[in-house]
Amino acid sequence: MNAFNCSDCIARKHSIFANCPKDTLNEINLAKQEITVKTGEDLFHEGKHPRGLLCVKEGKIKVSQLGYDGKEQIVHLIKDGDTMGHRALFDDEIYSCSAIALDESEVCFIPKSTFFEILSNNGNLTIEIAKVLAKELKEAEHVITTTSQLTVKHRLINTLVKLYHLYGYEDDNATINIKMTRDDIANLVGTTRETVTRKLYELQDQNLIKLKGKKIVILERILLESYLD
Amino acid sequence: MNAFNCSDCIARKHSIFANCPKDTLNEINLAKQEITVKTGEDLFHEGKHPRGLLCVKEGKIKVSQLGYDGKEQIVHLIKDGDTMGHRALFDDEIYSCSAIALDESEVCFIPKSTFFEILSNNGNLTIEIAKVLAKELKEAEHVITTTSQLTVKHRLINTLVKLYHLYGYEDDNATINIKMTRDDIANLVGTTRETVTRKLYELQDQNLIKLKGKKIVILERILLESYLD
DNA sequence: TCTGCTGTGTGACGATAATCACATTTTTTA
DNA sequence: TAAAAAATGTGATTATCGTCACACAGCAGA
Repeated sequence: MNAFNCSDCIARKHSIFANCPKDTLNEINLAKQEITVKTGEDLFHEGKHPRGLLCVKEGKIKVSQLGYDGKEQIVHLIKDGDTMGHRALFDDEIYSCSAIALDESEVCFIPKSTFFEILSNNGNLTIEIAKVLAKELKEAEHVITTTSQLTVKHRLINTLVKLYHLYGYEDDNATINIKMTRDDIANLVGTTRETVTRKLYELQDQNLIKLKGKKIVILERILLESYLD
Repeated sequence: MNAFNCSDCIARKHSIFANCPKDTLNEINLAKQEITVKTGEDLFHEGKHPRGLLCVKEGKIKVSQLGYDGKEQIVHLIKDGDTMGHRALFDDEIYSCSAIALDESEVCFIPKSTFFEILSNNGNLTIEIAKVLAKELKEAEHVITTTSQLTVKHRLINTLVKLYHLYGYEDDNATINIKMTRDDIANLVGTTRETVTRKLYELQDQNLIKLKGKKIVILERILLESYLD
């Protein structure tokens, strides 16, 4: 028996299961398996076969793939209520990405068989998933345009603002509430560790951010102004 | 009454409507509207409201969005049997991209209302669309990684090989069967017109391609070898 | 055939960002 | 707490590409 019931799950309320009928929810609840991972541990790995859907109760997770020379590219960031693995379940035999926790995270695993059985009785859920995929695709296309057309500095600014809105901030209302290494940021922005270091200091010099140890404080200007160059 | 019947459509056989039940197909057939566009004309435009789904009977179409300084970024290429607008229908009120014909194209328009009515009676179709979205998302993520990590020259090679496989070739089995300007290629690869010109000549010098007027001939080496630098 | 428009080629130049190499700091582990 | 490992900072150098400026080709329409 599971310790935690889906119907009590706060994250569910802004997930694809938000408007799930009660009996479907019960079915999921019986089949699901709770998983807890620490920072740095992975939830699935590029090249492996997906065995089910993952629904994030609480956590911060990066989804990345290996490019050339083994360089990591982060293609997606996950927060509470998000699902993972839906792409691979529809598209492919194997994962094209790996999911690695950026922070201690709690995730529920729903077996493939249960997932597809639920879908077949629940057209609305398929539509919800299509909506999520559509949104993710739109986002990805925007990243393509951004990566092609903007300088590293602008992409870095965009990324910091995105992180700020995605993972929130601490009590001061300004410090980005996530610990990522310079390498992580580089692999998200699409640049190198050294360049991230340098550009962050540049942004600090321009009073757009403040570096406090490992933390990055977002200053108001960066959210408002056209800080172009 | 329509001139052309969906049940006779060759493109349909490798579209999301491939396994559509007969009555659904009839319903689509009655509601659909055939559209023909010449090269350079658009099928929908960024910022407008989608009014339905487009299914391509025959043609070559670029889907692009405007980035910064109005620079175009091509995010998707369309061929026979592909659908367009499904992303916008699920995700959004408005198109985030424009679709412009690269060649004379024939397209069928299925009104939004018909589309969603069909979906509600046809769970399988929703799954087909989810599969398409999943595939497109995977592709987009790959482009992100590629754009971040490879040089223009390598991206250009990838792009040429992709075009070769996507739009086929002429009788010689090698000439890419599409007319794109250097600007189009640049906006697909994510670089400038001038750089495309220069890099194409570089590839020709390395016997990877052959430039014949406006046409590009793919030489075997480019498909086989590791042409890295 | 002239005119203009669009597309292409080319050179010169500069800027952005990658690479390499190593010092230093911070964190983890034994 | 000491030692090892991971993460970060910094300088010097180079390469790739973008930008600008202009010449020229090809094609459509008047």
